[in-house]
Amino acid sequence: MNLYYMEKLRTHIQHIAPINDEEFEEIKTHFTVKRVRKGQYLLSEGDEVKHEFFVLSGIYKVFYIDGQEKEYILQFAQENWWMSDYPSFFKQKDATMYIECLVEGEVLCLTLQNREKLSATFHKMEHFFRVKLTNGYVALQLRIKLLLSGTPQQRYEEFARLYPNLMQQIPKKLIAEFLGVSRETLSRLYQ
Amino acid sequence: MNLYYMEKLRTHIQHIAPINDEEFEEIKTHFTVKRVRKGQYLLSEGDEVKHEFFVLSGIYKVFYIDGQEKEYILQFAQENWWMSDYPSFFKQKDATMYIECLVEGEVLCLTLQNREKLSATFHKMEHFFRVKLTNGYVALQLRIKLLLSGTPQQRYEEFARLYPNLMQQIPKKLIAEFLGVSRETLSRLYQ
DNA sequence: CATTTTGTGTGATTTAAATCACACAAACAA
DNA sequence: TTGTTTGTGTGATTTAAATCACACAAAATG
Repeated sequence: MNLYYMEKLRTHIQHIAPINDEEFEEIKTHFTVKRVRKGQYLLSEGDEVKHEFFVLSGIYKVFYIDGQEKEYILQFAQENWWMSDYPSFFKQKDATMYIECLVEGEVLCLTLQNREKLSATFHKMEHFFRVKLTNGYVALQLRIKLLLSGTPQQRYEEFARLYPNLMQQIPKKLIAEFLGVSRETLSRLYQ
Repeated sequence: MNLYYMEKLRTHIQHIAPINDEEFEEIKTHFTVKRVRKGQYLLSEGDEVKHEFFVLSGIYKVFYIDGQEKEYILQFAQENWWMSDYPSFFKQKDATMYIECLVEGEVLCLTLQNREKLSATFHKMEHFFRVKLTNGYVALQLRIKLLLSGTPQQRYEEFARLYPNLMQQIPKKLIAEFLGVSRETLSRLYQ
């Protein structure tokens, strides 16, 4: 296994919980690496949600399709982000979402069982996951605020502020699917 | 301090992490009780967000006011729920939200410092908070899905399914503010 | 008790955004 | 390189929901 991949994970964890060499040797055995090509699906509706993914590189979208075949993007993910169909992953139900690769890269895969084992074995890892969840929870609440009371304009500006690099790398159409606004309305905002 | 209040907290924690008498004796010292009257504010915009609250009884709304003086409800809370202005609580910034009591009751108050101390001292408490955050994260993602792609009708039905008791206890106007739908539109849904 | 405040239904009107329908450009594939 | 798919702008039209404007009922208040 390429050591470089694991060093990236280690650095990421260290930002929250300091771990020593011995601990990391044990921790890293819980992950597997996967190379992903553009257009490839890491998850499709109906699949068993085996993993949560830690993004080493590339760009991905987590989305679902409603009754009228319309797509809605729940999450983008890029370097050092975590992604999965979380409602299904945590409750171990079949996927209701898709994960598609937009820009090729690599991810680390973690099963729920290994996640729980890491949390139970290492207080530090339980701490790490709690802090990540805390940040995630706050981010989702801010997104809900924007969906409840933000105009398309405000949503777009906030997106541009939070993810300036995604703005340049992904089609506007997908940003519209993330913001809950039609492609056309979004296009008319920045004239 | 009334023991009954603390037993309620203990039962709540036990559902996730088994703790013994000795541990709980230590844990409970981190909380304080507060009685809250109808109409009373536990938090107002601009306040320092000193606490997260564990609801022993009563009903509360967590809301904010946008530029046009319109109210939006981010969260309702009742028995055994936790509530705060989380973005501000976790980042220790001034409140952007209000918490108002709709039905009088009691809450337990926990400071961020005590929350972190509990998590650091007891692996079990760190586990407890992680599990609570996991559930909260999933709930918020499902709400985002509903805001992105749900019609007012679907949002209302989902609310009724999730919180049948709140349906009866709080005015429809407030449910509308939670769902991001006007009072009038909501009223026309269930004819 | 009377009276103010708060909640709720319902019609009429307005409005923002979705949808439909193009044209054209850029990226990708054969 | 040529055709095909994918992305993007922009006008015209439709539509769902917000807003405005009431009436009346229920609850809280003095």
